Amino acid sequence: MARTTLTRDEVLDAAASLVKQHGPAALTMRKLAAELGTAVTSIYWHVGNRESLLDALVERTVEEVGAIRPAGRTPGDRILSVARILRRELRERPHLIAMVHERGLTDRMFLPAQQALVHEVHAAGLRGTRAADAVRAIQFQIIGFVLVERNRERSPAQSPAESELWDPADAPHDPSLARALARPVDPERLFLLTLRALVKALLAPPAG
Amino acid sequence: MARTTLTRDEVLDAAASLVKQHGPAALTMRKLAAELGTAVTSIYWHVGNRESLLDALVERTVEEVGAIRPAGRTPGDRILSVARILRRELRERPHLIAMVHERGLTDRMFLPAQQALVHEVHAAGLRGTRAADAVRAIQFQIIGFVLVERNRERSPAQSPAESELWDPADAPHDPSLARALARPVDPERLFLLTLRALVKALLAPPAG
DNA sequence: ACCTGAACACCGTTCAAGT
DNA sequence: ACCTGAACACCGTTCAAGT
Repeated sequence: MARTTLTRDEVLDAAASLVKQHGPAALTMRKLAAELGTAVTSIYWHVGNRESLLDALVERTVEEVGAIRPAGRTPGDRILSVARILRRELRERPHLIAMVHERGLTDRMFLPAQQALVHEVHAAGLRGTRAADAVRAIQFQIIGFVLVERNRERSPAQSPAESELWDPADAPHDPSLARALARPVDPERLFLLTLRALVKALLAPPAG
Repeated sequence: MARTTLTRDEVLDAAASLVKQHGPAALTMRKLAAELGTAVTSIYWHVGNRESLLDALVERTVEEVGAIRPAGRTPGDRILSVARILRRELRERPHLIAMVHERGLTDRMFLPAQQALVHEVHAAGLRGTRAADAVRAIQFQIIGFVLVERNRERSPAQSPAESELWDPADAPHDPSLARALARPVDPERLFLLTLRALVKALLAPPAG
């Protein structure tokens, strides 16, 4: 299995694999060269330098996350389906998403989703500024939630854990609340619950 | 102004200053030593190594962000005031907050705020699981929003900018929506708008 | 108890030299 | 057009040696 010529795509694939497994910090030019069986300096010929290598990985990710197909009968349902799809896509590429985020390309990555949201919010009857606000509120909510969630997963044992922080004795006459807060968060449930509440309030007719 | 003895606090102060100005990547042991006018290795005697130095900075931040005094007449208003205070605290220390976040200590940093939210949600009449869900939904919302917002600020010129992405011709029969999406986000406004919508829906009596 | 310089193993990157 | 090793300037960290 002797190597013939190194290609840019081979470099990108190997780099993506390293990043997906161990994060961007684990991607050193020397390790990558070892992985590819070439001299470190060969990589430079194909990708310029480490920074543009990472940029290329980010570019790939932006394109991959792009495609969105909403499902559901009502605009509300379709908005929720967009949210679920995005959450899944983001969760599959935590390190790469963080890198997209660091480079400020999150908006561009979310453009197709934003267009889908515009469509649904419009279908729900919202117009003009109110529609724009709703789209952005939902967009911020989805991205923000996934960022928080990802952090919680990545973090080692929280010290002290929420369960230790919430002693039933602390709660104001509400032991069931204390117990609920001592239980670990169910992110899927909280995600949908929050989004349903938000969508409901945003799509509701304006209150006096 | 000859230095007498180096103290741990001096090291931490100088390190915090470097991090606040230029981010954690700019904090190298050699630069820090130069800043303090000592040998690199002296720092190791006081703080162990770079990682525990960063840990100490994070610990400081967790304590500083702790204190919370809600204001307002209704539970809803007080929840909003907690949100605003937190947002301000977080925005003042972007780099340090990111480091707290990376170390998975966000929950602990937010414990006082969480307790305040529990109090207000309880005052609003919510009990048990529903109260716990509301607290967590609001907490995730605040943290998530600030994370997204911080990213947008930090990011260089978005390419392409949202304003270029939204050509009025694209919008489905709603030029005012397209115009609204082409305008830059007003984060303060969007933050309050989203939070009001969420709080309203969460505190409302359960719908059938 | 506190500080020091020398030394080590790692980085990313450049460059002249090869084919 | 593609690959290479040597060399440079940076890292964090250890350690024996100083006071």
